[in-house]
Amino acid sequence: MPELPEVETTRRGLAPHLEGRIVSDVVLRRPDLRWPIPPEIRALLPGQRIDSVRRRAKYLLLDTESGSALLHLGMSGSLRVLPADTPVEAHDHVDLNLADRGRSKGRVLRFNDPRRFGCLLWQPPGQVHELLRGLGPEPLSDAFDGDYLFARSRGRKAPVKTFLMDQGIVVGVGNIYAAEALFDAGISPLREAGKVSRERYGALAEAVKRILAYAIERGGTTLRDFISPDGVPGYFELELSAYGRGGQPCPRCGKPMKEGAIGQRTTVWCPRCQR
DNA sequence: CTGCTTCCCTGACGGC
DNA sequence: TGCCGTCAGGGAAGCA
Repeated sequence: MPELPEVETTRRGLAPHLEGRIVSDVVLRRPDLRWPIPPEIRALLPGQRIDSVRRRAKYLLLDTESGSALLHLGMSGSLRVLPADTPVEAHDHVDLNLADRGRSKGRVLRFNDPRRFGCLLWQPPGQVHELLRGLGPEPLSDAFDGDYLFARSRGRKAPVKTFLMDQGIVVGVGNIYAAEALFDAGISPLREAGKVSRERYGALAEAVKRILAYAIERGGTTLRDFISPDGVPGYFELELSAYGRGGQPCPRCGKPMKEGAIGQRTTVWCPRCQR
């Protein structure tokens, strides 16, 4: 379940292997992932040079002159650069074969996604894909801060955790990091978004930035399904204070952490430290 | 517009 | 050991 840090780690891992390389061939073993894979992927991508590998929210974009391949890893997706003769395994849905270049011969960018919540779509040059419209700011950008959260939250009755996970408010804060940031900022995930003060939103924005930046620095969280782009399993254990610790003692006060569902998502918080 | 629910999919895990 | 039910989770879509 890649969250933003895992996607950014993937981007950084892939970029040196992909940028400047020509896509020689596209192999689709399924016609669809979450959505049908559009015909442009087969029709326009072969022969194109990948100019840059970008990230927007949890989407990756492979930019070429004829357009951009838009990838989302969903819950269980991974991208790896492998020798072209690597045997295909279960759930290897898409290959982008890369043309030889110097000593770097016969490689393939392989997209594996057991649960198929991911997608591979196409964005024409100069356009912004429908899915990327209406997204909130990047959490690590200057546009995202406490004042911004405060302004956007006025009148919102939804729990602050739901608000924080709304991609139209800020992108890339999934269930794990939302729980961690709220713990860090001492805010109850149940609190009405519109009733959190400006000052506390300042603390929350800082917590989000700190936690995401740290996770990126560490190469993404542990995440069961995450595999780093060079094929090494990315099992970094990030010390999580809240997520997955229901019933266990609060790392700050020792009182048992509470666990419950907020908006159909499991949440853990400390009833004493988070108000 | 906000907010709530449902659904997609498969592997992991617990219970019998 | 094997079968089966349940859960997880990003986020779009549909509905109130």
